[in-house]
Amino acid sequence: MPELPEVQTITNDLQLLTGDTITGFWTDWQRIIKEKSLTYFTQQITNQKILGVRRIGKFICINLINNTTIVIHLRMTGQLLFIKNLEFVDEKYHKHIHHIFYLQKNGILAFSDVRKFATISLFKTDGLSTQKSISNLGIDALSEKLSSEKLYALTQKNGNKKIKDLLMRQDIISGIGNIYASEILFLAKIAPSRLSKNISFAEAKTLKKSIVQILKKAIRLRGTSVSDYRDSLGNKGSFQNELKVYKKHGQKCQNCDILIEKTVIGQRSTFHCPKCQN
DNA sequence: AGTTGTGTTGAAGA
DNA sequence: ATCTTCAACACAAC
Repeated sequence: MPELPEVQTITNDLQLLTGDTITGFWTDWQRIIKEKSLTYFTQQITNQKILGVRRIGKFICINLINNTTIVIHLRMTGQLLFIKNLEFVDEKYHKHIHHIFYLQKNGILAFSDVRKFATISLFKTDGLSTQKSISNLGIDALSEKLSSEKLYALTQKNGNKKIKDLLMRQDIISGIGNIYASEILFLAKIAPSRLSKNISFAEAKTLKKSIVQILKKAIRLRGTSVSDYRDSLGNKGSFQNELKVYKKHGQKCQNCDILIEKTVIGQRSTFHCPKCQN
């Protein structure tokens, strides 16, 4: 599932869009376009040069020359795939391509989305930071400004939330989702059900280190392909080989041989070692 | 064949 | 306000 490392990997891949021009847009499911009509969206982006691509939280932002920015959220199953020539793609392998960006230099950027949860918005670039979906985001999980002190302050401010819930709340810290939340807490040796207010400063310091260590390693390994996630060339990441607890319930903890447990926190599956994590 | 689990987010309900 | 539950959607696995 695209969380910060996956979205960062895709954003890096999409850097070759810089300087290219969008020549058209096709969709068979126009509900993906939020706020604006398909006609307006297509009109606004067609024949516009791409100035750059960047990540904000789990959003991919494609900045166009006419002061508009395409803001994409892949949700769970969205994929952005460079395809040289659609004619040569076997349809049965791409039956979930519902949207296509046509490009002057780079061929086709196909948007596949099995569950159709992904979203595309179009905002004025100079007003981007005031858009609710962007302005509501908390500090980026990899921001230099997310110090141990800041993280500790966040745990105290949101004291009644379980620490795993806090990590996944995009309006508190942006970028972390269900997979990395479990992995980060395992590395930090903190139980996911702990209330945030009971996290000590020393633990916040460890937690901050674990966030950076896990997310940076996952970026280095180009993400976690546990189901649908692929990069923009259709390749899997390899962090799934590094997972210590996610979906490892019933298996022995790599540190202590106790079995990994699966619980539910905030309606989401959660994995932890009951001995190593306190 | 019907049910469940899957993860992200916003909206609805309490 | 704050918390919980659900809906969006498709599909694999049971």
